[in-house]
Amino acid sequence: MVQSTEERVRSAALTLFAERGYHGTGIRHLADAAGLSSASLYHYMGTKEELLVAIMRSSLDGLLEAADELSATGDPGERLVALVQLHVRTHATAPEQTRVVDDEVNALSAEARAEVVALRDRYEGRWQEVLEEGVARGDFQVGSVAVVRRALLEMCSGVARWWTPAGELDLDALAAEYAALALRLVGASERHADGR
Amino acid sequence: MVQSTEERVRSAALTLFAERGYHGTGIRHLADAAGLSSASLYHYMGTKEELLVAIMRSSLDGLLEAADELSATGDPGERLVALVQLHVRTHATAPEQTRVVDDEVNALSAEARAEVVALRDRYEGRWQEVLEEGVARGDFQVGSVAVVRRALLEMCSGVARWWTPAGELDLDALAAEYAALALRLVGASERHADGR
Amino acid sequence: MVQSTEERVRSAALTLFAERGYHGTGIRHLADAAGLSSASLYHYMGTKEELLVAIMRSSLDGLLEAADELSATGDPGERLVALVQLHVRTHATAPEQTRVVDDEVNALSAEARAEVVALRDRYEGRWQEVLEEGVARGDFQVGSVAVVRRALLEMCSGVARWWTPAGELDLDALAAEYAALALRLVGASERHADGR
Amino acid sequence: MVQSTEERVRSAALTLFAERGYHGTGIRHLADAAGLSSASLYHYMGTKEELLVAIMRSSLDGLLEAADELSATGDPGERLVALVQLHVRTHATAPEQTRVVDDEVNALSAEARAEVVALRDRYEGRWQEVLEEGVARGDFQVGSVAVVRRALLEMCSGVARWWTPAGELDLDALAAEYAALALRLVGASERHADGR
DNA sequence: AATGAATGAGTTTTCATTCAT
DNA sequence: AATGAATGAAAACTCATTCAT
Repeated sequence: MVQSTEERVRSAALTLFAERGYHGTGIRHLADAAGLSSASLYHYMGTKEELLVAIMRSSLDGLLEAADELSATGDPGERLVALVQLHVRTHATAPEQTRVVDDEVNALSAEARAEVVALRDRYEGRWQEVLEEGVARGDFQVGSVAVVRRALLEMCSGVARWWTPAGELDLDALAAEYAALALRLVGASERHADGR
Repeated sequence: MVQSTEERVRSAALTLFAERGYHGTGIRHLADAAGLSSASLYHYMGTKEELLVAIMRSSLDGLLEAADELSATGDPGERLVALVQLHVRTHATAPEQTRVVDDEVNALSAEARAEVVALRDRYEGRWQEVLEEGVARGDFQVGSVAVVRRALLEMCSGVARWWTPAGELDLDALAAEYAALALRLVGASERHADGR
Repeated sequence: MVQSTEERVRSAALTLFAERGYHGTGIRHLADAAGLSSASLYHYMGTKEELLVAIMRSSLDGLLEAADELSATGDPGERLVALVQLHVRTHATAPEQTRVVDDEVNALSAEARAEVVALRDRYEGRWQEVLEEGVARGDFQVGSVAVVRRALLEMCSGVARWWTPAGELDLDALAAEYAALALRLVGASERHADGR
Repeated sequence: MVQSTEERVRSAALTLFAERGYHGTGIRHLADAAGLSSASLYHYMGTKEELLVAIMRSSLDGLLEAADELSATGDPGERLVALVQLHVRTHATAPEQTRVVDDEVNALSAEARAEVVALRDRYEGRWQEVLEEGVARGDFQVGSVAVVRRALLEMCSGVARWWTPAGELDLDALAAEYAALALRLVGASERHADGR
């Protein structure tokens, strides 16, 4: 796979931000990892913060777009399963992106944070909608939709911190397992858990 | 409440590390927040990292001690509920400590990290034991104990990121809700969910 | 004489380390003397200690190389005279280098010190060899070779602390005088003292 | 031997200044070595520099007083031997004092340096006198009295850098050896070398 | 006599960034 | 496209010293 210099910078930043955090990563780290001088780096990026924002934006954009496709069809149970599987697969296969998004929001300045948080809120809104519809139709039984939404998302995001392809579960098994857990959490029968 | 200078330093560090991250918090930030000059700060602490370790250690020690008391009595369902409530209450009422423990482990040097991770692993071991026993007795039905343990812990830790006493649920309701969710996750009946 | 920035840094360090000692010379001193900001200094050097080591290494390397050439030919008396003249001329004309080498070894960290001391020991080994051979051949009469070696070296190194071209003796006279003193010290006749 | 606190401070300073240099020794080092807090230290000393000056002064005073006694009697050869033996014995048995005097003069401020250098010059003046008298009487044959004086002093001071009681020569042998070397240096017969 | 507390100024080194080439 | 050179500001931490108790 050929990679442009800009992509090399982006992916170096991704890895380093995920490993050491935004504040723990220096411009010279980035330059070294990208095989450039620190001055050259600035040909391919704006400020360090803009680089972070770009990473977060593209990660959230991708998730949001995929979520929009999924949310179009099916009953709430099917759509919840699809959302969970999307989320879990994404966090399992792109753990660096998702960890950066999840962990470095506080490193952003106010304006940048507002933008990123807005994206994240839109994405979480999809989950909220599915849950509300499931509850409204009597498919789900939950105490508080907002609480369950948060519990679900935290639970699923966690896979970015531990899953590896070399482990006990392969990607499909992981996704199926989490879909089943999600259905239990919302008090639905498990008939949807064989998704994807 | 009278507070010694040392306590002021500790609590300033706690707040700042939680808000801005370890690497995002400078010695001057700490000094300002503690009402000291940066030189005076060093009367009350060793290095910045030692301060972080001290915070993490005391947080994990407290959790571990409490978990050890709980793990002594009851059937797996009761003990799981107790663990969940302990964890959720702790994360709800001391979100700064728990967020620092959860988020800043990577900021530690190798030796310090080893110590903190060992404590964390002992604590998570308590969860693992309860889950294994519940599965062995047929009280719980789960696909993978390790996966469910992680899912549970991530889910419960998440409350440190959003719960406030001013919100929809008070502390007792929050704890009860999460206990119920946990029992669902492990495939147990909900008869234990009225704990504490 | 055109001088690169790196050379300016090196020579500023040389002068300051010789005048005020390594620990007595701050990075700001160096920067001021080199006409740079303290941040810019780090374009041209590694750490302050590496700068010191580089100075010491190049000084000792030069001396050692010259000593190796001299040690090849002649009887012990001639070779001793040559060594003394080399040493005295070097210490007279490059007093800063030699004083830094002589005075700042203790400022080095363990590893750096080991390297520098090894070089110095090799150089002093050349003196030891000449003295031993002179004693073996009956050309020199000394109580203890090791003591005389030290006495000789200290005596000769001293010129770096007082000789100036404006003084009583010019360089040739200085070298001749010390050669004569050295021959007296080792109990040789003075027939070699007209060297160089 | 009972030691007052002030003496403990003085001797801790002596050891540390000799080992690490004046600029390389911090007040807290001193306090630790003296078994006091850094604040308490200031009960027993003025500034750090005054402590250094006191050490230098007492060392030089002692040497000067002893030299004055010796210079009173005997012919130049005898007096030179006596001076050499005094100097060598002092440098061998009190290497810390003498090294501090020899190495840390540059660490002093202008006024303090003037005082210490004046003492040192008076002491070296005794050597100069003996040498001049020896030359005048035809007992010594030297090219330049000033050069020989410096060579002699450097040579003899060197013992503070290497002699240990556990080594090849005991103190008397060392003194005798250096007396012999000195007589050779000044071109005298060796009949005086059996002194003390 | 002794020391905790305190600090302004200092230490060495790194930061993110700019700019002329 | 690429980078050496450059820097003001900041990093974590230590300095020698004072002072109230």
